[in-house]
Amino acid sequence: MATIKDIAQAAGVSLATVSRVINNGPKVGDKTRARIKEIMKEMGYRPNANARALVTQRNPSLGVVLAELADPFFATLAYGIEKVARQKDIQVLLSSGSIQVETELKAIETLLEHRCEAMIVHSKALDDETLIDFASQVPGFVLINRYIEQIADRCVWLDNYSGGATMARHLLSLGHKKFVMVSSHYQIDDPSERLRGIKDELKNAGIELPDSAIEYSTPDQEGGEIAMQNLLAKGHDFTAVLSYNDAMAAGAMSMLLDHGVEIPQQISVMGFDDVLLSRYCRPKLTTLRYPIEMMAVKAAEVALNRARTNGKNKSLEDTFKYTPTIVKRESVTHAADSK
Amino acid sequence: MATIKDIAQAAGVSLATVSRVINNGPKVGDKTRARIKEIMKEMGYRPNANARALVTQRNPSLGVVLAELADPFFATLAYGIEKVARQKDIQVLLSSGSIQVETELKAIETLLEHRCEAMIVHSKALDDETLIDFASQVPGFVLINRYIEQIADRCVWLDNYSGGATMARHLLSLGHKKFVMVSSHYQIDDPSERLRGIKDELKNAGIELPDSAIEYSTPDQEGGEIAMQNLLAKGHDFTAVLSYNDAMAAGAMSMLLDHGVEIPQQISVMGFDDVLLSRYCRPKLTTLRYPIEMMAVKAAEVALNRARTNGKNKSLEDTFKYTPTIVKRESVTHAADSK
DNA sequence: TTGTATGCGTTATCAG
DNA sequence: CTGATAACGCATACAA
Repeated sequence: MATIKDIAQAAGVSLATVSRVINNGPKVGDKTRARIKEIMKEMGYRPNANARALVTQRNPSLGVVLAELADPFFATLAYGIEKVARQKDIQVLLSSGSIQVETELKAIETLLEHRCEAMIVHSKALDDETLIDFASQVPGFVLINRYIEQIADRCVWLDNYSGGATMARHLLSLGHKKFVMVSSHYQIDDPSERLRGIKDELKNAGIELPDSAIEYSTPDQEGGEIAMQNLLAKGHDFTAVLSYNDAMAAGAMSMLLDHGVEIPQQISVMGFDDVLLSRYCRPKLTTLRYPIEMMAVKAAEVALNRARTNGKNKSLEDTFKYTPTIVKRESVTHAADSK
Repeated sequence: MATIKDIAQAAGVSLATVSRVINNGPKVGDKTRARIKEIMKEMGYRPNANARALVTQRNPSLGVVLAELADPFFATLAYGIEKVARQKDIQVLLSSGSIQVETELKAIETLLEHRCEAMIVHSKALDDETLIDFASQVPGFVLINRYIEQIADRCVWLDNYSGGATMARHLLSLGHKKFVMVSSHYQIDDPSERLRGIKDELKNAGIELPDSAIEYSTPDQEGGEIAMQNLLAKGHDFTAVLSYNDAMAAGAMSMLLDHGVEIPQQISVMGFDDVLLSRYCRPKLTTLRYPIEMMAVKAAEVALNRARTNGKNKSLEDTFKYTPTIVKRESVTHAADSK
């Protein structure tokens, strides 16, 4: 592949001159510039990004660490990030961490080796200390879906507690009094925060959500089915189902429908996330909107901006907390008379 | 960030020696090696991937160009690719082409600037010639979901024609005789190939699929709804709906259900792709399995292998054609008596 | 306006 | 077993 040297030779000028026209440098004669550009086309010249990164001491790339690309949730996240990167002419380096300590660590370290000037990482497995350490190493380091107080200005996150409370409040306002919940068995913050919000809100209304009314499983459709099956098997009496996310809600609905239950006439089901699926399934899911794409865009902007300003120039905002809001569709309605 | 030089200094050895222990070079004393490793830990040394790529003249990375990450189809594609890359310790550079000439071109060129040794591109906008030219420039260049005869050994693709024929054959075998189709209005090969397969197969059975029985729209749920609405408005008489993909099928089903049609008792609906959605929607979609993940894995393996062998070592297989197969679920059954 | 020289962090080719 | 030293492709301070 042609190098800057080849071009210089062919044009009968020095390396410096060619380099200047490549970077739109100011001090080059018009005719020289035109001629060199011509030659570059002819020879199919392409600047070597690695060499450039080496000499300029900065790699204008955005590293991204996600949990699981196959999950629509993360796909949307990646989509939002890639969109702003593309628009700013920044290449994205993508890795998957799959919520395992070694994998997440490995992914971040590889990104570090590439000297990405900005990074967005979704980490549930790594501890605060480790993350804080990474953050101190790269100015453009941003966490998504996680809040760590010491680096609050690099966290773009959702208030899961408030989300849980909102779910509970909505159902209470419709007269529901008997609840069950299908939740994720992963030991990460999100499920427990949502649950905490739910329990607190119910308690305010004088209602207890006993542990026996909560079934944990994998946070996907199948997990939702299994969890609901267990709940049904235990013979619980309830008029509303709180689900950790939309996928589990869809699974739970499937199971209920298979048992001849009418949704929402007999039982209401409420999801969380508002992914595509919530509009596809029948009945359409009433859920909480998790503004993933918006948050992804924000994370990318913050990361890139921090990278550019080397971490100085604290943005106007000091916190990037998002609050989920209710999306009313078809799966929730007034409480039926309790059985 | 500490460099190899700093390590050498701290250890009181030469650059060469440090470089050797980094690359597990053979000729280094055990104690020296241990000591250097120790120091590297202490100083938090990380090799600079850019410098390495520059001097070794190869960047062990996999560039990927997709159409639209937010689409579960492409998310799955990305997932499969990233999985094998991670397993082989290869960093993925991801871009989105959004089916536009300039964007796809830009994405590929940026990857070229990074000197990725392997590339997987999904391109519908670029013409054969352009793609063939790129392929000639990088040995690890592979196309996915596209077939170009001159570079057949770099194409991992689905036989859409056969898929269309299979759909038609299945429905015919269940006694259906009156069809409509909801298809994508994008001017790319896939829809037209599927349609060609369908028409040919129907023709064999003496059935014509008139243009008026085909509605084109965006290949998503909303497009499916619109297309079906138009078909309904035109007063077509049919017992089976052929859909370009699952999303449109789901939309079409929505619309039919809203009109009080029973699926599949009155009308059968058949999708294509077998994405997650086909299992979530109700009734569950009978569809054609598009082995995206398997194909993505294959593409990654071929690309990486070609890169490693510099395009020599033609693999045992000379073609990477995949054939979609039927997945029977709930949305298709025997033809009802025609109205 | 253009050219020369130096160095970015590594690997690799030589000698020792 | 270890150490100089020359690239790799490019940007840039300094000369001319």
